[in-house]
Amino acid sequence: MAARTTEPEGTHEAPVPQRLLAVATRLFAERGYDRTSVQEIVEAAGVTKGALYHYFGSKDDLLHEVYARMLRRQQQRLDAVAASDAPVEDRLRAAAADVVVTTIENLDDAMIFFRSMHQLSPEKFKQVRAERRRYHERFRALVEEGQRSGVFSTATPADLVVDYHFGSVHHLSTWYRADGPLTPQQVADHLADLLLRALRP
Amino acid sequence: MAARTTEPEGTHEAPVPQRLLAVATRLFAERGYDRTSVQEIVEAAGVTKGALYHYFGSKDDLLHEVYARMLRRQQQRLDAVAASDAPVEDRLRAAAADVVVTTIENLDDAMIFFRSMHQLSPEKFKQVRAERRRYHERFRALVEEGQRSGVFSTATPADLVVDYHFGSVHHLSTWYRADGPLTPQQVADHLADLLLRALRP
Amino acid sequence: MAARTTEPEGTHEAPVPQRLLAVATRLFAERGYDRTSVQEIVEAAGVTKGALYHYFGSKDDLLHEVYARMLRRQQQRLDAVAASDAPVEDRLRAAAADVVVTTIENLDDAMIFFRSMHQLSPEKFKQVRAERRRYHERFRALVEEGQRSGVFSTATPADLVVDYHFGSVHHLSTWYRADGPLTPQQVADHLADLLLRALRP
Amino acid sequence: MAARTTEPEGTHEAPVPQRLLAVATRLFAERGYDRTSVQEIVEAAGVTKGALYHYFGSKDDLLHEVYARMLRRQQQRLDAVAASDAPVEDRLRAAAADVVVTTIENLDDAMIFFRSMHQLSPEKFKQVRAERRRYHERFRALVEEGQRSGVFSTATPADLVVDYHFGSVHHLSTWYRADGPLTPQQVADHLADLLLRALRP
DNA sequence: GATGAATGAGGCTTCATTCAT
DNA sequence: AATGAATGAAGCCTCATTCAT
Repeated sequence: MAARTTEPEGTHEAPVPQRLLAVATRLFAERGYDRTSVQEIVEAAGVTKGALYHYFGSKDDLLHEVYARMLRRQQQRLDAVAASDAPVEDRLRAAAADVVVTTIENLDDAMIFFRSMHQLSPEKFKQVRAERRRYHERFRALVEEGQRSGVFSTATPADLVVDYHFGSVHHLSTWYRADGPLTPQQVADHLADLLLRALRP
Repeated sequence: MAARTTEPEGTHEAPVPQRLLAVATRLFAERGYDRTSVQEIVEAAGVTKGALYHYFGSKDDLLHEVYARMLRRQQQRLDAVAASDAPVEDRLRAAAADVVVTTIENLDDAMIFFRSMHQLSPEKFKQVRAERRRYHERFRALVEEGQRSGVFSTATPADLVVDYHFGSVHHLSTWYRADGPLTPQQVADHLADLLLRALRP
Repeated sequence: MAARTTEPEGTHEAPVPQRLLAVATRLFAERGYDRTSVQEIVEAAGVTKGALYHYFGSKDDLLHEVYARMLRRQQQRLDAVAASDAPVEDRLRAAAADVVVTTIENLDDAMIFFRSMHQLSPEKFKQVRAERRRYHERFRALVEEGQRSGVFSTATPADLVVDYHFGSVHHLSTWYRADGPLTPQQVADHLADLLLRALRP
Repeated sequence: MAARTTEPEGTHEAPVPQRLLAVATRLFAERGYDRTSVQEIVEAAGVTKGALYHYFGSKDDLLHEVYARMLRRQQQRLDAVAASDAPVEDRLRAAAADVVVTTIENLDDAMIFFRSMHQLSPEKFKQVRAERRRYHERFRALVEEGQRSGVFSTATPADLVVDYHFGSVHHLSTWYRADGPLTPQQVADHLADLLLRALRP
């Protein structure tokens, strides 16, 4: 009752589960999954451990949620871009740039993604791998389509092309700084451009 | 008694410090730094805790050694390649391919590198960052040299080009499998080729 | 929606308190009192925690109810048997056999009885001890009656005779299996026979 | 250094593992396995948790040790008694009385035995069951030998006879008090006598 | 050079119970 | 009559490091 005097954090007074997830995401990105204690999470979220375990089965569950949220988001956006009826080079460029912008906008998620995947339980790890695979294949299909129709070079296997681009996307969390000289969109344009130029026949 | 009948691991009967480092590298790559206990390391190396702490000041020291070894190796190789008097596009191609081959040959080190950097003590972290920066700059110098001389496009800032390529290098530990269809050299040639093609004016 | 399609458990759609008690009895016997959580009980009974605490003051209350029910049942049966006007050896044999059959028919209760008594609150523990004592005394009175009238040997103190028999009754939950070679009645006859034979002058 | 001023407990200054086991046995018997916390054990033993886990893999291990110790002891004694060349009725009487005396002398172990077996891990539970079975069979062999040679009645299956007797042994921990009217040996003689009388042809 | 027992802090998780609705 | 979110205490266990030998 009365008014709480200090708002601990997270979207002011957001529902508890969301608050926990937001806080956990930030802390996992800042110091790594293993270095983040459940105690720290609940303190930062202003709830008790009991509350956390009321909503999440384990610390691992929390991590899995971060992955699930990110994968859902990326898959949706890729599906939308790939389904347009623009020429394949435009669709690939759009997809390549979009994933860069989205990744920069959720850099914490990205950092967690590439650092902490092996900290998931084996079972959840497999699940995430499978979803990631679907995403990769959708993207690869675009490259292959362009290769078949002759607008992209066939010098490099499509799989390798996809891994080439996604390496640079993953790497963003290592070097991109919001206060750097380039906006997310500029970075995205440059990286998409590099990809498309590499694919010129 | 007498001669040990079973060699625990590591280069057969290598000196204790090397054996510890080899074992630690493998375990850190397999399960992550935080998930690897000192007890597991000494057991796998066939020594006791006292021995480990005799040679290394802390668990963190062990991790730092992995980084130092890798950075030394890569810097040496890049310096050698870059110092040749071949045309700049040949030097860049050689450097880009060489780092790929070296990374694949030491995939455990690479995996540790991108996953566990934030688990170093702040002090050692800074040291590694600084060395990494030197490496990056040496590589960037090659790109800039080519851009100035007109053999590479200037459409993309050299920094971004370097990060683009190194993203794909880091990513190798995520997808490369020794039993896959491509040899390390083939992967290296493809990735260097993609970089050079992207840089065509 | 509409009518529930699956009945969670317990006598089909029995009143909530009975359902809870039945479920708790089974779970306490299966995994022990301390290893059974209130959450598991309410889930198995298809109700919520609030409902449980509406009918029972605490988890301990639930355990106490199991004891009370069992003690009531056994006391009633013993009173009935002992009050008959058959010869004392017939009455003792009937009582000895009856408690065996009843125990086998409620093996869960018996298992809980001997394993979990010390998990009752001190207060309820005393209550149960007192009722148990009354039962023991009633049974002992039969032995003493036979000893006084000369049909039973006086070689062994009556108290010890009672404990001898009840040891074997308690032990039933450890070894008796419904799918074994002997029916409850056969086991009961054998054990009563052993008691009576031991008491032959 | 200096002299420790307070000796926490257990045989004064006994080796740590023994001290832990002695303390754990007492506490498990007093309040049950689940109600005894590791914290309480180490405090009573005057060591830290780390020390406990240096010697025992888990709390469950501690419990298992209690069982192993008791089973070893009982099996040894039964083997010794059964191997004598006295007449079978003397050997059975000796065995029956001996297990009673031994049980009373280690009443804590006995209490734990019958109350906490189901709290062992499934794996260790099986192990204990198997050893217990061997003991039971050795004892049963004595009964069968007497039945074959005609000194014991064959009215009751030997298995049931053994369970009858061991029920009363288990039950000892429920009612026997050191300050009661009967010495351990007297109780033992009475119980062995009851068994032998029940077996008279 | 090397041992390994012991520490002490901290980690994740469980749970009976309460209370506003 | 019943809900279910939230509490707060306690539980078991792990681990990097130290130190007397």
